Amino acid sequence: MKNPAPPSSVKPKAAKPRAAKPQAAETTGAKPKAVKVSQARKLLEADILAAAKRLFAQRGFGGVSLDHIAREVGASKQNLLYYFPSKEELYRRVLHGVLDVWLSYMDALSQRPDDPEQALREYIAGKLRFSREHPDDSRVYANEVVSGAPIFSAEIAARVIPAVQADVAILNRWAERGLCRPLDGRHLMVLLWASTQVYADWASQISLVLGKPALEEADFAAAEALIVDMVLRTVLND
Amino acid sequence: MKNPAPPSSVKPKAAKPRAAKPQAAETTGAKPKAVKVSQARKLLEADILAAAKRLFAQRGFGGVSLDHIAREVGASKQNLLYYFPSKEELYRRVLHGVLDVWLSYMDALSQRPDDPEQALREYIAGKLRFSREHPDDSRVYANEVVSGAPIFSAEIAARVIPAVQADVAILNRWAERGLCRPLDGRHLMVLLWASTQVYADWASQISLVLGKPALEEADFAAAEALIVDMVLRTVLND
DNA sequence: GTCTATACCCAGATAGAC
DNA sequence: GTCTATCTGGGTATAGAC
Repeated sequence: MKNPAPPSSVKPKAAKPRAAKPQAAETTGAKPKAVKVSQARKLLEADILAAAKRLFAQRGFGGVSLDHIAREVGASKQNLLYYFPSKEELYRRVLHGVLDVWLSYMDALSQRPDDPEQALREYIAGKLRFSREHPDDSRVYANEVVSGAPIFSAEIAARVIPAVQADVAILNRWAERGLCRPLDGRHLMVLLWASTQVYADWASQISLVLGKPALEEADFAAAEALIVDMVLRTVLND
Repeated sequence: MKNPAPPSSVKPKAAKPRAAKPQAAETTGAKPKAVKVSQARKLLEADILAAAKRLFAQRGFGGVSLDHIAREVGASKQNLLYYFPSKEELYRRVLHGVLDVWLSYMDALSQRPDDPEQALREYIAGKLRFSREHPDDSRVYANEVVSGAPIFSAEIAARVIPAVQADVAILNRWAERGLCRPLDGRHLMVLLWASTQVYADWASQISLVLGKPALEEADFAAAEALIVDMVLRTVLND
């Protein structure tokens, strides 16, 4: 009952003809055919990755079938397996992209190594922007981590942990220089993640609490005000 | 590759004979047979629910098979379907139990309606205890919420939301009475959940950050100190 | 009440026609 | 590069023996 599983009688096959291929795009270049093909391939690949991300975010790795993803982009699962050698490989590709986005929102501290207040303000604002603009990325990542990162622990250890440790080092240096109170930077980082990503990962429950169908910009603004207030009160010197 | 999936050659079938049935327990009572049977049934049911909780926590609804659960308790999946009419019904039962536990750790605010500081201290301590003592419950709940609560939204709306709203009302009353600063209680509740449950749901990543194989009591103590400090600084009057 | 056998379907993946 | 057909295994669920 969880999977609505299409009736399998009528097939809404050609419903979504996906992005119209740039067939008559250019016929004057040196290698027009190869270029066109490779462009089309990249378009479909991107479509597949986007659909897969959305579905993995919602149901996790085990809850999604290749057929499900394929139908979303108007292709067959066999076609999908032509572009990606296996389901797990597709999942890895999705996760890799998610991590790229995730990390790109996490560099605020290192950007302002001499201004704790501004750095923390921007870090929190950035992470909340990530939750608002890329909720599916956040959820894919959350799903993987809650499961104990069975597939991606190596890449997390290689890419995320160093980034976090760099941020922790910055916090510790601030404390040493007297720019902020001494505190355990590792737990502060955990708190920053948790309090910002929850607005993506738990959006369904937060909207229930707020009594509205979906989170709005004002809700993110209120969250930002509260989190910034708390963190600055705690981190900065009196 | 995600599911280690047993070799399916050798069958470790009778490996776990599960809890020894109290067969020679008592033969003098009025209805000894019925009592024995019903006890055995409850034991196995509890075993199944416990194993299901552990696996659902790790892999989500779609990532677990009945066979997987059955093998964990040394039974056949057919036998399992004798106790529970379907996989979804089993999942519902697990979620129902999880919610019981979850809510039982959330009543600190209403217990001390006149003492914000102590109430918040106990609320945070209680939620962190929940994360430490029942990480699988927390993860099952997290999995369901991240997925948008496709199966359990009704029960969440009926049981969780009222509890949260009661807590928000308490916060608002404190503000009205001048016992604490005025702030948006709904976002404060979100922050309290997020910052405490992350120590269960994201345990795998936090241990990587802390550089140890698993979280220890001292880590929870450090988290509690930080969260309490932040919340009290923000909520209480100067 | 529990196990064996099995129905039935859908999963991921491959082969080969076009 | 996409399609049809198909393989194999595992999934949930049921029927019937014991």
